[in-house]
Amino acid sequence: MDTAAKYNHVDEEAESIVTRKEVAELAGVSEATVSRVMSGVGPIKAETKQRVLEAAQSLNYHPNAIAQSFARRRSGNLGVVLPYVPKVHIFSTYYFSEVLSGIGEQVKEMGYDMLLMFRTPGVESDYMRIFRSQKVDACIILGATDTPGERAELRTMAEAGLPFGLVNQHFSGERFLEIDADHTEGSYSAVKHLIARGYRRIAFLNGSPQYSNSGDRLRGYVQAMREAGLLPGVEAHPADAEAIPPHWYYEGNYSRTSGYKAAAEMVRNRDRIDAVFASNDRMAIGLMQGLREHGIVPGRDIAIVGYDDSDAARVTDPPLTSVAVPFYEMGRLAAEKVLTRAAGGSGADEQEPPVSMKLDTKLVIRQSCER
Amino acid sequence: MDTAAKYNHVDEEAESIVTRKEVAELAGVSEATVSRVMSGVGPIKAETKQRVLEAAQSLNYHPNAIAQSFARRRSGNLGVVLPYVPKVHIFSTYYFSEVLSGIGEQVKEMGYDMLLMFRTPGVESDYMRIFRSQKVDACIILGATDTPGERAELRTMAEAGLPFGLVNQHFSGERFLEIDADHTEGSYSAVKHLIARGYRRIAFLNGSPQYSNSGDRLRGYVQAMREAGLLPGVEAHPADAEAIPPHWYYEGNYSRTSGYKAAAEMVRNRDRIDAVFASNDRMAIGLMQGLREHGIVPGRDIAIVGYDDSDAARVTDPPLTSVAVPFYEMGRLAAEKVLTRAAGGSGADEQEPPVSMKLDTKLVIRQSCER
DNA sequence: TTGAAAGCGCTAACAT
DNA sequence: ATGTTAGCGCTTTCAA
Repeated sequence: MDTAAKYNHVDEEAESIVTRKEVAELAGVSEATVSRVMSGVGPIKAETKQRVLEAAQSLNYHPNAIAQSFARRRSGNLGVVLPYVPKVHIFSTYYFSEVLSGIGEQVKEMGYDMLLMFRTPGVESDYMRIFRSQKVDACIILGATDTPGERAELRTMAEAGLPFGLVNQHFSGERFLEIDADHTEGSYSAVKHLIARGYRRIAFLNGSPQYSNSGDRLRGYVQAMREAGLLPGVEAHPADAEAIPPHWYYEGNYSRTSGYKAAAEMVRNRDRIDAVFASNDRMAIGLMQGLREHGIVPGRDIAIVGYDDSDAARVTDPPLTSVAVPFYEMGRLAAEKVLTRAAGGSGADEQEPPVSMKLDTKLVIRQSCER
Repeated sequence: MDTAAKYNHVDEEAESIVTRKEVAELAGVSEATVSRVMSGVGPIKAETKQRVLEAAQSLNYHPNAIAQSFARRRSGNLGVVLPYVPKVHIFSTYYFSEVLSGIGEQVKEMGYDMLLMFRTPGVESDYMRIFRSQKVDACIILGATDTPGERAELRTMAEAGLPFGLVNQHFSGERFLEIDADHTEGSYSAVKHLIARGYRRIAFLNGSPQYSNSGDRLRGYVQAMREAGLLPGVEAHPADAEAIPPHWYYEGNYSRTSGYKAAAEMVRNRDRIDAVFASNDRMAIGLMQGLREHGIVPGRDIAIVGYDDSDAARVTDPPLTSVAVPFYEMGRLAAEKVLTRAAGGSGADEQEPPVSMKLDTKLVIRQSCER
């Protein structure tokens, strides 16, 4: 207490300007020594260390992290880039919130903080600036879309050897670090399940095509349907929407509303549909609501399978059969990989090419297609 | 292109070390001028500005944000402190995700980034370090609990005049900046609604008592019940759980599982309960599941009201009557207030005391208590 | 084991 | 309108 007394003036005017210098004076050592003690670097005599620690404590000294970052040229932050859409509650979507939780877990584990950055979709050259700004040591990009502009930006970053990773999005032909799930297999198993349950006239409600996983799901659907001989023109189209009769193909944007709207279209083809595979639970839920309003009871009159296995799938009526995706683990893994990469060789030299991963999905059977 | 040619060596070895100096040389001005142009400060001749901008562009120069933060003593980050619980998917809880979305909106609006920091509940002196580290200009604390330790820490911060705010948590007797909702009123209206629907034997499933809003809800419940003459011992206990007969009072921790478990206890008092008010939707949903497994059909055999009006409330069977809380707006407001405060007078001087707010909730009626 | 000193890249007086 | 220069608080050689 009285040791700190001579620094009264400091106490008065903010408490926050306790600098290393004062600690050094109080402990009777040089600033460099304080530095060493605080960051546990280099050899220090135990007694000295003790003295410095006490001085620091009594002055309530905390190193300035910004200055540290500056000197070390390392921020201690993992950047997470999110698409910014005004008024859309992005954290409230199952996919983002799970991935973020996983990232959060890993980040904490590795002693980083997490810097969330919102990019305005469509505005170019945003990614590079994130790294240039040095506010982050590495970053994870969520909600990336495959447009020429984004692809070019990402390629530039990859060429510069910057440690970034993508979650749940694949850019074919590029060697980006990607943590994805096997959505083709996931969709395939969902549709197979419907077929095994005796459904034949299976419609597909897909999400926005600019996400690679929409294409993946399309492939899974087409493959399962073809194998069962339920789709005409076996080899005509490799796997695009053209391969599917229009009364079986619907497209939303992964929102509940878009599922709700799709219901209105589907009722027009009511007699040609006995089951629907929806590309995510939100759309499936909107669809169920819409169908019900048209007097079609999900689970009884029509089978539904969703995708994501979000919390909501458990509480719908009937509970929704859905495909579980390990989003949490994907986020965790992405953070781990990208931070490890950042900690390793900086610069573009001697980096092994990033090794992407594709995790397994799992069909979770509930009551929505068990008539 | 050829203007940049002489900096070939830079291009090769990382692209990221383009510094202001090089821009200055290329543009034939001083470094200070580059600085002025880049940060739009001070008077600049249009032609000079143009030249600098071109040079910067051709070299692909981006200011180092860390160095800027360091020199300006201002990070441009809003810190958001979250409780860290291993394996709990914190972003996936409605409350956190909505508040974060609101913060994200405002942060983007005001040109800040959002730094997420996980604190380990129970570890002291974490809050102060956040400010001391200078990584953030202000911060918002989520999931704070009213323990002596936390209270003391927060008080220290408040005394130091640090710009922080709390969301959805009230510390009585303190003058913290708090953005809260009127949970007493919310609960009161929920229980009133049950009473108006003819229910008399109304149980209360509350959440963890360390959150002020649990106490708020308790008060609302007791008030409504007393006004209707449904609770014995009118003035005995001001408003604690003791005031409620044990067969009407249950306590969970806001998780679905805890609601599920409460169901098992409730069935033992089956004949003394015809309605339940649950302190959040998750518990309400777990409760509904649990009751159903005991052959008690929610909405038909027993009325249920939830709280939060999360997305899940819309899709349960039956759809859950619930109390809507403007979490998004609360987050947005908290961010606005705290950042405004940070931008204003720094230091503890001449600050008006923070002005807290309590927003209104709104009962959303669905089918879970409309027998 | 410790101290002295040179940066890190930028901002912000102060000078011109 | 622009240049000069002294920091910002810390890390990190290099010496001692």
